[in-house]
Amino acid sequence: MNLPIGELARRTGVKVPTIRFYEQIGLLPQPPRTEGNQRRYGKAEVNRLNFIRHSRELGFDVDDIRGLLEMSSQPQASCHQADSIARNHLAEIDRRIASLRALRGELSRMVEECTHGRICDCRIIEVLADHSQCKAEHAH
Amino acid sequence: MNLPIGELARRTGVKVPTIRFYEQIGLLPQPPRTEGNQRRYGKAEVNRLNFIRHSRELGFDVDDIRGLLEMSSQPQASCHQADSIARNHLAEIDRRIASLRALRGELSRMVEECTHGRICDCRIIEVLADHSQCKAEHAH
DNA sequence: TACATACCTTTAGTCACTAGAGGAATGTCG
DNA sequence: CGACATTCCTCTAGTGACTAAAGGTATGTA
Repeated sequence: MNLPIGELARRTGVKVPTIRFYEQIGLLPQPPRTEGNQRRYGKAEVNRLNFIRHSRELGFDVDDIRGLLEMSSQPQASCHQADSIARNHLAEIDRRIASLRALRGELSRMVEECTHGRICDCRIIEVLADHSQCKAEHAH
Repeated sequence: MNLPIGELARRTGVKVPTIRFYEQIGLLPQPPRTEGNQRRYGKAEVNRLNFIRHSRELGFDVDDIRGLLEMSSQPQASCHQADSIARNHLAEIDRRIASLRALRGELSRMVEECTHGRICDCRIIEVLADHSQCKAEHAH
């Protein structure tokens, strides 16, 4: 359990330069180094990095993650902060899912029409342009 | 129908600087200008920009959109290019939906546990760290 | 001990915007 | 007609979250 950065990368699915980047912006602590100045990591870093990766996949941004990580170091102190971060993301995720599902339907219909359509006059552009009004309000 | 850029922005939900940016990278054509050098747009630009915005929301990148826009100018020539672009995105969208749905479940469970949990020992961090292994393979 | 491989730092590039400075045009009200 | 708020103009630089490349050093195996 004295992993070089490449091993940490392999075990977490996070690329080597990204790990160094995370250290640079303070998401990962500076690990101990070998004589020759190479980083060595332990089990804690594997967990922490897995947490970071998964959070990024969930759509949390770096500041959110920083917050969550801080909280985890003060176990029960500020649970409802974590809750509110998660809650916000839940709403956002619901919005994204709804949007993607609607658009998936559109897209698959377009593909259908396009492949089996006569004269290949698929309306992909028109469809995308038409349906765009009905969501004009929610920026993101 | 001789809209200044702000009106175009209002009608499409795309911000003014973003419109200028789209012109700069060639997604929007250079519109005619007034005596005093201000851009004036017509109905065609409203459509085109709506199409662009909606495509971006779908997750198409600028190159894809450029491709789609080119195709739309040569009506039936290369429909199966549009088809393949759309098809690729269909797969990607399915992946994203699946991922979001899984994570939504996790997140909402966490929120539940956290709000109603005793002693407020919510496991948000642990949950995020634990579940991260089972998706280590699919990057992005 | 030679050598491939993995590591190091630093700088610059990517994508799709977004913000700000400093100034000119437009349109409305008196 | 003139003052004035608002919108517009260009240009440069900054953002977030990486990713790539250059040029050089450690590590570990044959």
